[in-house]
Parts: sequence; structure tokens; C-alpha cells
Amino acid sequence: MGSPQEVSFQQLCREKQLAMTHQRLVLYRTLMQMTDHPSPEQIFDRIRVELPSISLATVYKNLHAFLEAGIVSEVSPHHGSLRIESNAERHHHFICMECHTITDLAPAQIDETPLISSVPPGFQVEQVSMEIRGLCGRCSESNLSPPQA
Amino acid sequence: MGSPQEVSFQQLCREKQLAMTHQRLVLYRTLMQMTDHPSPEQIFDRIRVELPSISLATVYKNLHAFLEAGIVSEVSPHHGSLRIESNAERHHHFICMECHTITDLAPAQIDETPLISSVPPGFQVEQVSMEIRGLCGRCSESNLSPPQA
DNA sequence: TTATTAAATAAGAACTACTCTCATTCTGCT
DNA sequence: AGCAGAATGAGAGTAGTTCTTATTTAATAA
Repeated sequence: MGSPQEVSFQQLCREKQLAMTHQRLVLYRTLMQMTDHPSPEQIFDRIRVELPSISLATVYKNLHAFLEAGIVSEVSPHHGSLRIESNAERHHHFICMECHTITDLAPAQIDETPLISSVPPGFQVEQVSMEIRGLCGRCSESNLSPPQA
Repeated sequence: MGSPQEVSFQQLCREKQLAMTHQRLVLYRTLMQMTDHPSPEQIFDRIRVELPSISLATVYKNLHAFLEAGIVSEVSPHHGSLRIESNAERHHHFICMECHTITDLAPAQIDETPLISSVPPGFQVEQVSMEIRGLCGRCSESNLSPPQA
């Protein structure tokens, strides 16, 4: 008992107002080891080796708890459903984290060479796309307004 | 019959080796009007106003046909399932269009100011992320190898 | 340390987004 | 017009995710 990692996770839970359960500790340890952007199912499969009785719903619920607490983040903000792009012009996107709408951004002159150079050898680049995440005008406003009856 | 749009869509279908059906024409027209990155369900709801008997499966099938033909494209390459990011360091992603794996890219020095300036007024920027789509090393290789028994 | 209370868990039902199957209809060619 | 292959509609089937509820567990107070 009391490995450095376990101690720091206990602290993290206290900070984020989360109860420190055994399941959460194992999930946390597993996530820190899986650096390849796993899906909930992949995480579940790996955790079950160590904790055979854990439920998939617990994995999902705690992933959401960790996401809300900022302990981990989400790579793809539109995993819920396919989104179609009919604008063939080169452009970038603004994604609202609240209402999930996607707004096209006017094409900006950006030097992408340093980015493309960071691609490992053997990989084939087809398309570069940039996205900004945040709050759209509408959601930004409604978040500002004080809670009133 | 024979509006300019209809004629050009007929041509497009011929180029892409797709039969020109009434459903496809209406879908195409609808897509060109919806510039807000709609989901298949939203597209279906809108098409049904004009074509009440169309089936959702037809919308999905033709969206895939249009995607393959390059008539439209897809905004989010990971809509299939949630993907977790445990790397808190600032970095960007390479997304393999074949096997859907996500590879972290080493942080590159890029001037993002022109991109951030393109955000409409009233929007709140929280995070800028860049992704490169293409083929990872492994998929790149297996695509090159000649088809043999 | 134990009692209390609120929160977390396991299990499986339910729901949503999407795909498949197949009988019928339509398109493109002759 | 006639034919062959492709597309459609309807609904069943599947995968990923969320909800519900009874039980267990953690955090706090006594």
C-alpha cells in the first residue's frame, strides 16, 4: 500500500472531489499506461485482466468523471455521429464544445511545414486540418448570463 | 426538367459511375444547401419534407457512395467511438484513414495567430488542435505491396 | 472505531446510431 | 420496349453507449 502513484491519485481525487475507489485507481493506472488513444471498449478489455468483475458501465461513468475533472481529454469531439462536409474549399473548423456545432473558418495563411516535418518517416500525408475548440457565440452568451428564475 | 444543377449532377454521376436516381438528386441538392456539417439524421429529416417515402438506409448508403466518390467529405474521422487522450503535453495528431489509429506528433513550432484571428467575434477559443490525415507506416506499406496469392 | 450518509458499483435492460437483408422497383443500355 | 444489374424501402440486426436499480463502498461525524 501507498506507492507514489497511488498516493498522488488519492490527492488528485481529493482535489477533484471524487471518491477514491479501487476501480478508479486501476482505471487511472491503465489510462496512464495506454498512450495510444484507446476506446472505452479497449480500456475495459485491459482492465478486466486485473479486475475481472468490473462493469463496462463503471468504465464509461468514470471516463466521463475523469473527462469532466480534466484528468484526461477526448480526442474526437464528434464521435456521436457522422458529420458531412460539403464545402470543398480549403478551410478550417471551429467546434463548439457545448452544442457541438461546427463552424467553418475563413482560410488563414499558416505555414504548415513544421507540422508536416513532425510526421514520422514512412507515413503518408494526405490532408492537414486544424480545429479550434471552444464556445460558439450563442453558447458563450448563454453561459455568461446569470442564473435567474 | 433539366435545370443547370440537375444537368451537372447527371454529369457528376456519369463521371463517378453512379446511377442518377431521384433520391440521389434530392440528397445532393440538400447537401449543397446544408453548409453546417449535418449528421445523417438531420439530412434525413430535411429530405423527408420533400421526399416523405425515402428510407434512412438510402440516405446512409448514398452518403457513403458520395463519400467514396469524393463528392462530399467527412468532418470527424472518429465518430465510431470515444477516444481518450491521456497525454497532457501540448501535441498534435496523425490519423490513419485506413486503420483509424491516432499517433501523437512531436510538438511543432507553428504560428497560430492567423488561425485564431479567423474566429468570428463572440466566440471563445479554448484549444487549438491540428491533425494530419493520411496513412500510417504499416498501412502505407501494405497498400504498396502488389496483390499476390 | 463505529455509525451514518452519500456516492459508487455490477448487471442487465434500454436506447441511439448505424448496417444488413431481401423483396420490389427503377436506371441505363440495347 | 425489354433486359440485367443496381438502387430502394422496410424492418430486423448490431455496436456503442446510457439508464435503472439493488447492493456495496468510501468519506465524514460521533
